[in-house]
Order: sequence, then structure tokens, then C-alpha cells
Amino acid sequence: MPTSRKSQPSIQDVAKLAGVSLGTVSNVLNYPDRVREVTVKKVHKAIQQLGFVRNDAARQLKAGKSKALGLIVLDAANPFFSDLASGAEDAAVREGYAMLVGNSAHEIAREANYLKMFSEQRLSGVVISPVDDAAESIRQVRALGTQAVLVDRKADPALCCSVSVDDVAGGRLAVRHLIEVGRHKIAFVGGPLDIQQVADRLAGAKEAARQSKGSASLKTYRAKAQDVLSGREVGLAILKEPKELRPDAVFAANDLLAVGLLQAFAMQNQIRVPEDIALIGYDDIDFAQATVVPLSSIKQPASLLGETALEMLVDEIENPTGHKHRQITFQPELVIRQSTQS
Amino acid sequence: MPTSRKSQPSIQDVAKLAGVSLGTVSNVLNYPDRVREVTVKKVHKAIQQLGFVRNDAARQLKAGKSKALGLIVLDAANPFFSDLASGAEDAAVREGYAMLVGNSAHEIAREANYLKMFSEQRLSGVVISPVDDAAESIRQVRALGTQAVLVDRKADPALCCSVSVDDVAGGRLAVRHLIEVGRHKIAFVGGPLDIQQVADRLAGAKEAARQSKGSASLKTYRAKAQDVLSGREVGLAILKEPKELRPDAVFAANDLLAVGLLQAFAMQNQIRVPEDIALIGYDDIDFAQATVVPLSSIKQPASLLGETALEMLVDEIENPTGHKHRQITFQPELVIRQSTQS
DNA sequence: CTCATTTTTTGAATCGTTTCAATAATCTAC
DNA sequence: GTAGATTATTGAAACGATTCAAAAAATGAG
Repeated sequence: MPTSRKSQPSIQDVAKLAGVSLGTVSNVLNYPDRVREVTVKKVHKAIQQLGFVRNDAARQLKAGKSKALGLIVLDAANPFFSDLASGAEDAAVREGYAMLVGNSAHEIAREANYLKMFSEQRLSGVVISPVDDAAESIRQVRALGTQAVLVDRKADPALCCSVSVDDVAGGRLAVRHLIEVGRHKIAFVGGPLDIQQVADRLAGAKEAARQSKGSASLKTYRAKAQDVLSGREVGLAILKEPKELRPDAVFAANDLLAVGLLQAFAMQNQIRVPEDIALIGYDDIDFAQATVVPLSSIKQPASLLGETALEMLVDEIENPTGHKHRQITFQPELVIRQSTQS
Repeated sequence: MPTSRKSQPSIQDVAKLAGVSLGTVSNVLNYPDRVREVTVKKVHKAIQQLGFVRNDAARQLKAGKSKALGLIVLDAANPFFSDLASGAEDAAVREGYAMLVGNSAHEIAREANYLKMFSEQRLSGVVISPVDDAAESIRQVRALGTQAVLVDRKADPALCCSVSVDDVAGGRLAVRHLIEVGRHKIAFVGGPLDIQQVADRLAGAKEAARQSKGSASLKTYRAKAQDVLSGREVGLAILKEPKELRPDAVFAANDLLAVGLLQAFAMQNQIRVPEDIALIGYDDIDFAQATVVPLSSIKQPASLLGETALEMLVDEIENPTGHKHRQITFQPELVIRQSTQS
């Protein structure tokens, strides 16, 4: 049986073989109880024989809309976002939707590209953790009747729903904890400050430092990106500083950075964690508790974020009248492990 | 400007507004140099004004095939597969294809569901790390003219291309290394043995043990799944054994399991790694070097696997005559870190 | 067996593109 | 100024499913 080169069978072919009209085949596929049982059987047999598979493009063209949802995440390699995605995916399947995932990798062009793709495919809705503030993109997508929900980022209530975590509170929690365990020279290590999440965490950190009434200082180290490698780079830079100038505590804007810092500190064996430098991360990814020194972290309910966002999206799609945009904000949670215990 | 409820503008509407025929609009979209520049401008203006977005369903219906590829991975939460996926995605973008990713989570039903979805969407091709041997599914997808390539699993050369890593060699490398550093009572910790990768790694491990001429024994611990949690469970089970019966080395079928084992050992502080038990994992994920005790591992070129698979797929699609199925096998590599150094 | 009612089945029209042969417009050379 | 060549534009047909009003078949009541 050579791979058949001829074009694939259509509903017409099935109808002919089964000896019924094409309308009937369509009914068998979509409303089986409108069709007599003998007929259903005949049609199924023909479908089997021809290896017929529904052409989704034709179906969607007629329907005008696809029963699929999109998700665009900032960084697919970050476990925080895989968790978020899997929460969203489970919810989508539960609600009877398929789900397409795109990875913008913090690049506006890639994000735009996915949005365009999703628009062209006439998806019913999109959950997006936006690179920038995305207001314009959202408005455009909306104009096409594609609903949108922001995740991991607060939205303008006039614009759309959003599900986020209070990053300012998270930053405050982290630094307040470092101060409580007796540290004074605190460093913040974070990626580009035009990432809203990073800026917010820094703002919270600054606030906590301010509230210490001068007992704690906060210095900022810029990381190139939000990954392990960048963390390691900053770690090596800190190692190069004279001992007395080094911070005695570091708050990393996410766990990947914290892991990188830890690697650098451990690699050279010159800085002990937490004795010389206490270290706290953000996200509480699964690996945080398995690191050289188990990592304290600020926990975000990643999977719940995805799930909630998806459910708001489905509500907006299925109940367009009477839907009101809501901004849900979860509170982060401090998880203390060895890296901040003296 | 309220979210317009009326149906979206079509190429017809654009044509009318621009005062040209619909064929011309189509040409502007697809073959701009066939159209006079003034006309192009008129049309673009109309597109802008109406906020026209191409309907992909209609386009695909006409084309009969979509310029998108699919990827189905076994476990999206495993960094090995995120790396593989990102390698594949980069290659896809480079070749001018879009890419849809599905996560089968080791469940045959989910895999089948994605395959069906992909078939209905008439994707040009699919890269799949199959749950089972997938021969039947592949044949079916093929019958529809969708090309397929297996990844992380060797395929029957008569069936399709595949890109994999020699897991037997990997298992051998791991156990041989454990023996070389002086261990004798070796344990293999792995998920269900009907996962081919696990079975192969075990086979390699057994072979290495056999070659030691009785100096090393191999005991197998079954893990429920291939994740951190299951690893921790097995770790706790090992902790419960009387000291003298415990293995002095463990080979975990992947790094997630190894991380879990490490957590269990460290948590109770009763087993020192590597002094009491040497530990080696598999995959060499990014986190392996950041664990409590940096983890020795067997490195697989994850991103390269994805990239290569995708390129074979594209070759098969764009050059169907003259394409010959190939089975590429990469060799794994031993990475020694502290967890196996006495 | 007939008429009324209900259940099945039919097939033309539709969705929004792309394609392509036919036509129109423009350019070139003399 | 015009025939001939070239370039630009046109619009009907096609892709394959779904829909729905109308026709046909089955069922029921008398």
C-alpha cells in the first residue's frame, strides 16, 4: 500500500460510497441522533473504508470561529511558565477547547507574530503574558472579536480581565525577610527594568528597605536576562568585589537567577550561603528546594494563575453580554529554606 | 468605539472600498509585484481602514495544506523536552513554518487526540516523541499526506525518519562510571519499564554490570513516574532499608528522579552523597549542576535532537521524491560532577 | 387503506480565500 | 498614430464543510 498521493476524501466521497446525501454525512458527524441508526452505520463504514478525516479549515470557514484558545508566554524555558501553561491547558481541555501555546521569549516581534497568527486563525480567545503593556495589541485582537485575558500582569480594567500576583508585595516580603534575619547590605539582582514584574519586585524591595529606617541599604545589579546564565554572570561579578563591599544578602528577581548566583558562589567556594550572603529567589519553582543550598523563595500560584485566566476567558467568550472585566490579584507567599537561615 | 459585533471584513469589502476587484486584493496580499504600485497603496489603505485580517481557514481550505508543523512531546514539564521543543521551534521558524506544540503527558489518549487535531488541520508534518511505538498512528497520519518524524525514539526504517540518542550506551556509560569509582551495589531507579527509553537505559546498565564479571550487582527500583516527586518517594523507600542492605550507588533514569532522590537523602540527612551513595542522573538538564550536590549525568543533545528532527521533516515535505528515511542516532556523553566523586 | 404527524433525508447556498484564463490598460518601436 | 508586446486587472470557479427549508419516508390513528 503506497502512500496514496491522490487528494484526500471529502464528505462528498463518503456520501457517494455510503449511498446517501452529503447533508446526511454531515449530520452523522454533528448530530448523530437526527439520523436513523442503520444510516449512521452505513456512513461510519464508508468513513472507515476511505479513511476520511474532517477538514478543519472548511469547518472553521463556515463556523467563522475556531473552538481553540491561544496562550502566549514570556519564557517557555522557565518552569514558572510551564506550570502556568499546564494549569491553563488542563482548564481548556476541561472546558472543551483546544489550546495553542506560543513562546514570545520576551521579544515583541515574536509576540506580535503569534497574535497575528492567532487572529488569522480566528481563535475564540487568547491568554497572554505580555512583553510590553500590550494595550494596543489587545485592542486590535479585540476588534476582531477575539477575547483576551492578561496573565501575570495587571490590566486596565476598561480594557480586559487580568490575573496577576502582587509583585510589589512579593518584593516587600523578600526584603523584609532578609532584614528580619539580620542583613543590612542587601542587593537586588534583576533583568531589564522595563520588564514590569522586575520593576514591581524592585519597587517592593525598595519600600521594605525604606521602612527599615536606614538600617538596610539596597543596591541594584542588572542581569542581562532572566535565566541561570545571567545569574551566574552577576554572581561572578559579585565575587570580584572586595569582600568588605559585597552585599550580605541577595534578592534575585526569579529563581533561575538565584540558581545562577548560587552556582557562581559555590563554584569558587569563596562565598558561603547563607553565612556570607543570604539568598532568596522568586517563583518557588520545583527545583528551588533541590539546589546546593535549598533556596528560600517567594511562591506564586503558577498553575492556578493559568487556570483562573483561562476560566475568565471562557466566561467572557460564552457569556459576552453580562461579562464584566475583573482584575484578580493573588498574594505571594514567603517560603523559607536554608539559603536565608543563619 | 465599541467592540464591533458585526462580522469581520473580507477581501470583498476591501476590494469594494479600494475600488478594485477581489483578485487584485488577493494579488496585493500574495504577489505584490504583480500589482502596480498605486494600486498596492490604495489597497493597503483600505485594509488599514477596515482593519482587515486574512482568514486563515479560507486560505487553507483553498491551499489544502497548512504551512505549520506539529510537535508532540511526552512531558512538557521536563526541561529535556522544553529544550528539545525550543530547538525544534527555532528551526521551524528558520524554515518559515509555524509550530504547534502538544503535550501527551505519557497518555496515549492525549497523544491520539493531538494527532487527530493535527490531521484535521492538515498540518504538513509532525514531529513526535511517541508514548508507545506509534507505528499505527504514524501510518494513519501518513495516509493523509502528513509527514512524520520520530524523535527520542528509533523508528522502523521502512516507516519514517527518526532522531534518537543511544540510550543503551547511555545506561552503560552511567553504570560503568559508577563501577569505575569503586561502587558495587548499584541500584537502577526508573519509571514504568514500558517506556522504551527507560527499558533501554536499564538494558545498558545491566550490560555494564554483567561486564564487571560479578564485581557489581544491579537492583531495580520502580518509580511511579518520571518526575521529582516519584524520585523522592523511591528515595524515602531506600532510606527505610537497613543500612547494610542499601545500595552504594544509584543510577536514575532521568535527572528529575535524581533530584527527587537527592531531596530525600538530604532531607533526612542520613545518607551522604556521594560518600554513602553515589548518584548519577540522565539528561543533564540545566538544574543538574545547581543541586545540593551537583549531579553527574548523562548528557543528551536535547536542542539538537529537536532541530535535527525538524530539518528532516522539512526535507521530507519539500522534497518528497528522492527522500529516503534515515535513522540518526546521537551518542550520549558522561558528565562527571560531585555526586559521583568520592 | 388514508390522512395527519413525525422523523429522516436531501441538496443548493454559503463561508472567504486563491487561481487562472480572459480582458483591459499601458508601453515600445517605427 | 498604430500594431504588437508587455503588464495589470478582472471575476467566475473551486476548496470542503455546515445549514436549513423543502421533500420524502416512516409511523400512527381511525
